[in-house]
Amino acid sequence: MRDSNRPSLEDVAALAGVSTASISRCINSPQKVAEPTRKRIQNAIETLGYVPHFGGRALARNRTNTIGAIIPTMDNAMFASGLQAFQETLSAARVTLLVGSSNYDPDQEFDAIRSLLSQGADGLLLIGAARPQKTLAFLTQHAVPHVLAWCCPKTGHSPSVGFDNQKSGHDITAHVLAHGHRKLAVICGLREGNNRATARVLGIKQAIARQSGAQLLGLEECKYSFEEAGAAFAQLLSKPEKPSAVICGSDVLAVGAMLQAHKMGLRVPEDISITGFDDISLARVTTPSLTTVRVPQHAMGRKAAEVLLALLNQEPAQTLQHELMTTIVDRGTLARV
Amino acid sequence: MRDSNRPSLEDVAALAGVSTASISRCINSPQKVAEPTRKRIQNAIETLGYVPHFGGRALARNRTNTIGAIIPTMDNAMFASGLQAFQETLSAARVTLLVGSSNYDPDQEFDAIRSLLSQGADGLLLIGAARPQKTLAFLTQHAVPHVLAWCCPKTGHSPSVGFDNQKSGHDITAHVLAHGHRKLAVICGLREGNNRATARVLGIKQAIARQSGAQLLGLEECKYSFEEAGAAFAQLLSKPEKPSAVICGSDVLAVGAMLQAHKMGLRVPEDISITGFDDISLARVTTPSLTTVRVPQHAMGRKAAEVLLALLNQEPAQTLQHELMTTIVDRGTLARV
DNA sequence: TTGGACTATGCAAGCGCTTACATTCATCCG
DNA sequence: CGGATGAATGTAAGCGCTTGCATAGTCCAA
Repeated sequence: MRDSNRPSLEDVAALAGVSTASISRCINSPQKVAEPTRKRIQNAIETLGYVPHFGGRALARNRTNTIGAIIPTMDNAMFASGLQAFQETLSAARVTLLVGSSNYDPDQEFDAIRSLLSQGADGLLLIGAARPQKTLAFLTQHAVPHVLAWCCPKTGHSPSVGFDNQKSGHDITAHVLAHGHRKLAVICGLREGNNRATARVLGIKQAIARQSGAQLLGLEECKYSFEEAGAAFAQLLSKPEKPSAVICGSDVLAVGAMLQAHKMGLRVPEDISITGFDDISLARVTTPSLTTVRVPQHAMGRKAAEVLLALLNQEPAQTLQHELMTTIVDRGTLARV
Repeated sequence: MRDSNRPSLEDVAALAGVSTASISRCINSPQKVAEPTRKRIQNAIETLGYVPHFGGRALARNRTNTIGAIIPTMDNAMFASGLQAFQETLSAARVTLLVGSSNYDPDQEFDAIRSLLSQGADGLLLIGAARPQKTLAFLTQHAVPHVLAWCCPKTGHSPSVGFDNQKSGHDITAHVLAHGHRKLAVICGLREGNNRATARVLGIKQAIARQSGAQLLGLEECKYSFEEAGAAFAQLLSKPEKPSAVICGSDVLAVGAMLQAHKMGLRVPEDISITGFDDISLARVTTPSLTTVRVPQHAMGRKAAEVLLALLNQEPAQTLQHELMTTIVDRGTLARV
């Protein structure tokens, strides 16, 4: 069964004329090994092309130096770029990233969690705070170190790194209202099991409620695709009373709406204003470019990695919830009325 | 050192009143265990909440069921969505994905390769065919099962899944020429260590050479960002002789060029034509939308996973190079002259 | 009745690494 | 000069799982 090609610690030890223990020490805490021996060992390692065996190491240490991330999908630039930052930060700490995806489905997420853990993940990055009891119980039972990202739950004791989706939803809506709009409509992602989408809508409604004279003419839920968002937009505009602004729960939705508006011969923002959420690169390239909410994706990914690493190193955490700020990026799709 | 919480095979064995061997068999090849025993074992596993220890398993089997992918960056939707398909396919086969990134840097790629292998990856997905001797030697020395994606090398004996970058570069250029353009310019990514970019340019030049009267007025290399592409575009148009069409090595570059053209008061495509490459979602949302080369990203990711899985299962491979076809998507940025 | 052919299970030897503890040896101080 | 000290290295016991081989039991055909 022994893979004859692969050099083991023992081989290195033989070549260097020391015990396996010294090799191990030389690799894991070089300062414990005298200079000349270290040299010799390093040579031996080089010439044999030795790479420590993962299984052996994991078994002996009971730790894999591996972290799992479960995101809805990498097809959304939003998550992809946060994940990129997350990965880079982990990589700098010599920790490897395992990736799973949930497709926005709690069951798939649960499977992915189990799968990544059985693959030895020391900790997990999860998106959002809402999940079924089953999942929560599992996390608790197995005492899985994890951090939640893209959200900022006020309750619960999971560490989190994110922003307040509700507040941001409120802010962009207030901004729209401040531009004089009173008849609003909303397109958001499917809210079931997605507390980010839910919270954003909550914030939007809140802001509308606070502004006298403002009304929410319609709300459409759909998947994050141009096509579905376009259909949702058409639906909203099919009613007798038309909104003057459509607030979208993500840039993808907003762009889908813009595309559809264009098809319908509506000018943005002259005939109708549209706002997005996330500020992914799409937002910069439409004409006019999209007024949206900037989410600090990279910072979030990086911070999430830092928090998780600290957690794994048992460093005492001062803060549980790391809230990052979003900002409104004013571009061309919001008009004054 | 023993984690007192975590049940081990031995615990399960004790509870079920059988040997550890039976438990192991029951998990890995149930048909080898008699029905009643199996029942008993399954019960024991349930009640203890037993999960096999990854390290132990990896050590004993010398296999981790884990595959690594090293991509330039997930910030480019191009790779992110291919990776998504790759991951889904692996996941269906109960294999987990490890992710590393290279930032288009061969040294970082080398590090990532070592890192992922030391994390026990059974195989690797790599992007493109060009890499330093050092890296190639390493792959050979360690007999790393791997597949190359996004390319279709005619030489070498690594399995690959991709398309012919040179041919596609040729095709889009021929298409531009067929629209009557004769004065062309090119913006491409940094070509060093990036044979996709290199091949595309090669194809472009080839097509130009074949068309009498056609000339390449300028070529700019830059990073994949809107800003750099914009600068490159400005540079190309600062010369006395202006191109009538700019062929870009990626959609990101093309969009950067369009943004810059807009700033400079040039109308696309009336004043200047621009083409992209990849057909990421950006391409659909610009005004006018981008004429580009569609690359079958999802299909590529899926196929790459299939090939890699087959490789790991020692299934005899009929084909080494899997070539997928690209198509030209005619949209609004290419005018007839 | 007996021996061969199976099947179901147990035994125990690893897999490659880490690490507590033991050993060796040089150094230094009373 | 002897013993205490501490640095450098070695010894060997696991870590949890898989699997070749041995063993025990069952069934059937000769």
